[in-house]
Amino acid sequence: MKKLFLKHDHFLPSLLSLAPSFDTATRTHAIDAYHQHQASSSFSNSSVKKERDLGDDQEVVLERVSSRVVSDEDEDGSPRKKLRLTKQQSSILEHNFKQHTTLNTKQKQALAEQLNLRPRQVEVWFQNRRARTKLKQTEVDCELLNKCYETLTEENKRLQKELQELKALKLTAPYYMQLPAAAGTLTMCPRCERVVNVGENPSTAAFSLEQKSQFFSHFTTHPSATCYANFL
DNA sequence: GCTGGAGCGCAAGTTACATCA
DNA sequence: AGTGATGTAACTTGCGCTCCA
Repeated sequence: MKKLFLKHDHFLPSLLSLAPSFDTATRTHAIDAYHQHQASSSFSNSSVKKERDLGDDQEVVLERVSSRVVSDEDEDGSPRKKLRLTKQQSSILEHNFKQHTTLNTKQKQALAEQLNLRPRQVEVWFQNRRARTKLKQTEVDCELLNKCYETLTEENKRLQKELQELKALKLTAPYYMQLPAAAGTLTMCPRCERVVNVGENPSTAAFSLEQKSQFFSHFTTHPSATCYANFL
């Protein structure tokens, strides 16, 4: 049992330049495995399994560090530079992605032919595109949550301050003389359970004597800043 | 009907290269 | 020219699903 470990990014050139210590059959097995890869549209786990099952008496293990190379090679055997999709290819892919974010085999094949790419490349592009979309959405969500957090923190601060004021107010009657400034605050009376957006209408900032009187009678029984708003 | 292996597609994470400031 | 940051093509790994013997 022979084990052949190949730790190269570009494993066909490695195979072709295998040390003479490996016999022809071994090299042939390894090269066959390479061609199996090339024929495969997907570099999935299954293809790895195939690599590891090449013969009865000889086991050629292609230990890939990276297999990106499989067809990323020029005819002269030198590593091909990383593919950059053209603007036209990208826009067509984008257009298709807008229509459906996943592709079935036929769609993938057709798109690959249209773009003069391998189906695997189209597949990878869609996978990466979905990942980018998800990442962007996560960033947007994160930003939104941060804003919510900031708003709630501010609201909390304001309410805490309001609470302090009310506590102080409670000690210094009469209430109607020191109405809390709670503009723009959503508050609820714990007794009558009415929610009011305090200060929604700036025109109500000024109290009439009658309003103050009403407020006073209510507030003495319901000592809450919320109830102050009920009289606006 | 249940089971295990093969095959496939996907998400998540990583690597490596191209490009740009 | 050299370099770090960024974008992205291509990859690996793990999981779930379906099909079939």
